[in-house]
Amino acid sequence: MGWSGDDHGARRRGYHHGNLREALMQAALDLISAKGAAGFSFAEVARAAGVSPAAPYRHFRDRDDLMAAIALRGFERFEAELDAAWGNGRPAASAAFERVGKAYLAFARAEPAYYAAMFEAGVPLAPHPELQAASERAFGVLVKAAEALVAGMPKERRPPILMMALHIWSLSHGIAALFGRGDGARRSLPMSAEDLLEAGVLVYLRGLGIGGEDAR
Amino acid sequence: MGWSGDDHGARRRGYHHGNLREALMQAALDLISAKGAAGFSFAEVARAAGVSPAAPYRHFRDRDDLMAAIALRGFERFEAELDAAWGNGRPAASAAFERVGKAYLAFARAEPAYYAAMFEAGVPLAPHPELQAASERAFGVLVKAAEALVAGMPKERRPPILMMALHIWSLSHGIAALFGRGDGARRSLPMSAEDLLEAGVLVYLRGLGIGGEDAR
DNA sequence: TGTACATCAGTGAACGCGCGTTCACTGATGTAC
DNA sequence: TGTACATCAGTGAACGCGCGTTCACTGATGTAC
Repeated sequence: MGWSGDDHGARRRGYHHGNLREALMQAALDLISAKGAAGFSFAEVARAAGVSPAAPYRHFRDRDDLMAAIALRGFERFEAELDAAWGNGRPAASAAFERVGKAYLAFARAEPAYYAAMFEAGVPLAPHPELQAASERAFGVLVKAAEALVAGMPKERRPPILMMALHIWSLSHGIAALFGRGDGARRSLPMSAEDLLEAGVLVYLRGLGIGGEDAR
Repeated sequence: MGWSGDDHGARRRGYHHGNLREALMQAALDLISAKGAAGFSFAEVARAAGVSPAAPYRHFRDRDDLMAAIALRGFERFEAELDAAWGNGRPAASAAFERVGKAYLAFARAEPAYYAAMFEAGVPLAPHPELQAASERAFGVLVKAAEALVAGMPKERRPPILMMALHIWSLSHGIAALFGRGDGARRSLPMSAEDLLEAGVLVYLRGLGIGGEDAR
């Protein structure tokens, strides 16, 4: 121990760390991955980053502030991944929509620490406007995709977009939370989480009159 | 403070508490309601129940053991409520199915502490066989309901029951986790969580060929 | 280019606190006779 | 019905520990001249 902790981010250059803020976030992410959202203390993060317990106060007000910073970056990356998966709806909206679903679960699985900070750590969005905005932008990708999906339908048969996006999001989050964790999955499934989500979304879209038996 | 804490359950009869196990669980539930799943310590629960910090050790090995006991009872009550809502599928399976969905959200809202212990506290099911079994029984209500719903369909068009139950559960859990909390809802909705779930289930069932435009 | 100085990131020691856990104990309850 | 005794639930004091937070400080960095 002592100097044990990997010094995440920039290599330390003597007295000044160089990039302590980054190193603290990385240390926190590692601890969350290992022990869950409640699994780290401010002091522990400092220790893991190899600095004194007082050092983090130069960068974060307290533990919650650190957690909020992680959630913020999480939402930004989440949005970026969903948006990349969407790929402007090419070549077809339905195929792109499916990619977004897979990207959702992939993020929850590949970045459980970010996901936990975003959705399970109990970070309130209201007091952090930029956090709220980032969450809104990520959700916006789903809305955008839903819009494109129904664009081909006659106006009077189009389902409410917002509701549609909320359904997809809820199903995705439900599957991610219940089954989509790499490590300690709470229940074994007869299929992968990805397949479960894909099947669910297909059924749901068919229920809306999108796709149907033949199309796809 | 001191004698402040309500002595939950049986009124205390002198030196012996009378029903400390129960009182500790109630105190923990209150603390979870107030501060979230991570929001109580073993010592705090003892204080809230008005006993010495060593007393809980007569009833629970540690904090996790207490949490598991709460989750166990939570699953039992959850199953009971879902099963009551199902009401043997009367008068019609579709109406009964809808009641089950509402009961799911009602439980998450009315008993956030149980719900948190069951799904958010990170209690592992595997090491507690009776906990696993209770969770399985609660899920079994959904499976039973799904079975009844598709019973009227010709065999070759019936969807896989297990998958169907998993979809419904995931959607319900997703909505409950994201929007269905009485207090600190993370996002405002254009509709109630109940309506959102009902609409989602209707669309989903129509996608499976159950119900459809005219029926119901 | 060199020097003086302001800035500020990180130190390390210190504090009070609540927690988890243990221990020998005490006093209430139930039961055998 | 009464007494002796075993059982066991809860006591209260104690421990070591890690945490959050503060403080005056130190030493590295950057900048003005």
